[in-house]
Amino acid sequence: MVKNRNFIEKLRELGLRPTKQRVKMCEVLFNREKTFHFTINDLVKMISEEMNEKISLATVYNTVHALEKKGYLKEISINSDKSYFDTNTSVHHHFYDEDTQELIDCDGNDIDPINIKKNITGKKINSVEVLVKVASDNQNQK
Amino acid sequence: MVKNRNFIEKLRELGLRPTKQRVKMCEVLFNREKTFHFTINDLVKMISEEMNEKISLATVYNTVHALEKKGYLKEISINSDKSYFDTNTSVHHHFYDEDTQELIDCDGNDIDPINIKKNITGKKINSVEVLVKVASDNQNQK
DNA sequence: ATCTACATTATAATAATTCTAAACTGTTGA
DNA sequence: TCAACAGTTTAGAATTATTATAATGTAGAT
Repeated sequence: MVKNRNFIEKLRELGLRPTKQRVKMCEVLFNREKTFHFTINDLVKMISEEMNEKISLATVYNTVHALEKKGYLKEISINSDKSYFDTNTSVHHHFYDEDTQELIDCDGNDIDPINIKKNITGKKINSVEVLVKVASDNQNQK
Repeated sequence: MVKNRNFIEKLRELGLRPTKQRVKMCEVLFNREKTFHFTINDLVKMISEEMNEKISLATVYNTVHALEKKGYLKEISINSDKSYFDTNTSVHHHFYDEDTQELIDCDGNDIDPINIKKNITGKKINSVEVLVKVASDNQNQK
């Protein structure tokens, strides 16, 4: 209950009207110990279950993109066939398990800072992301 | 002409029957000074123009995937909305210009080797790729 | 030249995402 | 408190990228 109130405030601050769908989405996304990765479909399922009623796909897309634009979610590109999002918006890298299609966060100690020596005139660096693809040891590479 | 012959041999070595569509695709992809990046749609257009006749989308998809599986093309994930391929199959990283949606190769000197300190038991690393997103200096981040 | 297996093609099917237009609901202010 | 407006939600249609299908075509062996 108190948590709902927090999300209502948060959404207001972001200029997003706190509808029940958005508040529920925030609970599902941010009301947890650890950050996590999800696809839009994952999220629709989770919210529908928590609310005991359907939520429109379009609403989930809209709100996810709104939260992404505000910096509360980050999109992660792995394959072109699915979009993954991450509630951990800090700069960090990922392992991707090609066997299980699971994303795993790297923390700061897993990979040394990346040193970019090239710079493109007139452009500034927005992000630097490392993706490490792993697979079972006794299996051919993709 | 001589070049065609080369591609015919190459395709045979790969176990791919050298049809005229595949030979033309190889010319378009590999018969050039520098490696380059393309989407499936780019490629369909390029081949259709070079051949002065249509080529089926399905054929392009099939052959691109065949060449990818054989290691002559590499897929690059940037956004989920498009698949980019690269004729440069060596290990290298990319800049992505968010303004122009252009991909730019990094060569070995642009980024120091990435040191991965984490390892996941029973899994081996298949690839380590860095994507540096850049955008115009006087513009908000995506 | 003929045959056969593999390729190509147009088209249909699927999947992810975005659009649309009508119905609904926070919020503001009288 | 409540009417009114602007922003939201929704179902379903539209769009886009990709894959599947099944009929036709063709490379390569005999």
